Amino acid sequence: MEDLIRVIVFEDNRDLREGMTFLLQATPGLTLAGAFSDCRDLPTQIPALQPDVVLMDIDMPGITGIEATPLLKALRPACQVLMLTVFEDEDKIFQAIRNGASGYLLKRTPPGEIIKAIFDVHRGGSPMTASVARKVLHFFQEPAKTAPNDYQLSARELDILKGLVKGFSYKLIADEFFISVDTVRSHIRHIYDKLQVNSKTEAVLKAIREKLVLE
Amino acid sequence: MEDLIRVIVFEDNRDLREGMTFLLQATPGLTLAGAFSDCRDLPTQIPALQPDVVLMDIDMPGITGIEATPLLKALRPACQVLMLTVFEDEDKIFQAIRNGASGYLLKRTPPGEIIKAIFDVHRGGSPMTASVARKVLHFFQEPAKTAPNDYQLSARELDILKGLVKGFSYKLIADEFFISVDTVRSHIRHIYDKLQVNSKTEAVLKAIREKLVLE
DNA sequence: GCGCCAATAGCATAAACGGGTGATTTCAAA
DNA sequence: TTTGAAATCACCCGTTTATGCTATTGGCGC
Repeated sequence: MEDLIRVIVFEDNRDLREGMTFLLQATPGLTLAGAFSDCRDLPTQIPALQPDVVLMDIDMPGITGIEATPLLKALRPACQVLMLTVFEDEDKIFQAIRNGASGYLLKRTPPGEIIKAIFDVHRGGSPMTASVARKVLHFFQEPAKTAPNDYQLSARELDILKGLVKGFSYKLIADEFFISVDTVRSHIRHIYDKLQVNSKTEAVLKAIREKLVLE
Repeated sequence: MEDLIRVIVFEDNRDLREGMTFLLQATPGLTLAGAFSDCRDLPTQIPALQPDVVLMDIDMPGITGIEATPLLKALRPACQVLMLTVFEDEDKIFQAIRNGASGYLLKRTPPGEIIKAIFDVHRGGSPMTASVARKVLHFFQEPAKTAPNDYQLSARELDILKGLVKGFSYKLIADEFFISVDTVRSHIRHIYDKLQVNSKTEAVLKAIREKLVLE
């Protein structure tokens, strides 16, 4: 019977790696399945060592931890990847998450919390350093930041634009608002002027990309 | 000089609220600015008490914590809202985040961590219970899930579709790939068949919404 | 009251588009 | 080897769009 969580460490700094292995070996409930300075032998190591949790550094020779993560998840989907790195720029955080990382800790995290995080991530949680989490949350909040309608579209023009974004023809839009097709044409001319485009498709693209209309 | 973090608690359960106030009062570095069972008097309380951090329950009589959060942030944008609730369904989590919450803890979090979270959130972090964080991360990873869109478009058809999404006319697309306009037309007919649409705009909309092309 | 502007509408013309039909070539799978 | 899907091109015909010009009406502000 095997209740131990099998952990692998990928970390190119030797001192850190050895510190981690020492820490893991000293923790009941965990077992160190391996510790390596790079991810070059991932395809053989993963099937052989069958880790439950991987502590992944980002900056390593050869393959970065961010690149290695999807490879690892492809080899062993149930394995949880916990990034453990000094980087806290949004790019790296989001890349890691998109590539399948389930947790993201900065290296300055105290040992006790790293251990706790290993259990957390294995239990289905996503431990994250608070400052990293803030960057993730900003992503959800920033839609508000997106520039509002400063093209000075009138209310009616917005109506028409919404019609275009629904994929309607001039005729359908005319029917929708009980106005003539010529009027629709007229509004659309003004919309094109204001948005600086000259086709329906461009107008629709601009409307969506700049969120001039709610989809 | 005032280095204390001013904290307000909104929590309708009296025992919990009193437990929290006791905990906060006993913690150096924090000062309890108020504790209330609902958010009805938010507009007067916030300016009067000037909190730095608010512990916010969700399920309260009158206004829910989720509804109260944007009001509070409007009154005092610098104030950090830390949700403290039993709910861990995605809807509530995302609503809270969109409305301006900066942290999200489940009530089963031990007191010591709640205290730590208050300092974290005040320092600009976003403490989150690991299981909550996992739900947030899933949001970023799920684009993969949104990919049952197999319309069997050929490579060339995808090229053409990308051209449409760039807002190009048939003629421009023809020039881009050094083929005739009639060929473009022909490809587009097939694209329309496969996507089940019948206009450029609809095709572009479908392509974007279902991420058939990378924008 | 006067002027401005959004909303409405019409007409005209040229370009772009959508749909029908059909054809040739190439390449890979059956 | 046959079959079939992709990619290429062509012609036709009617519809939709893009653009230019013009014009009336009803509100709003000054």
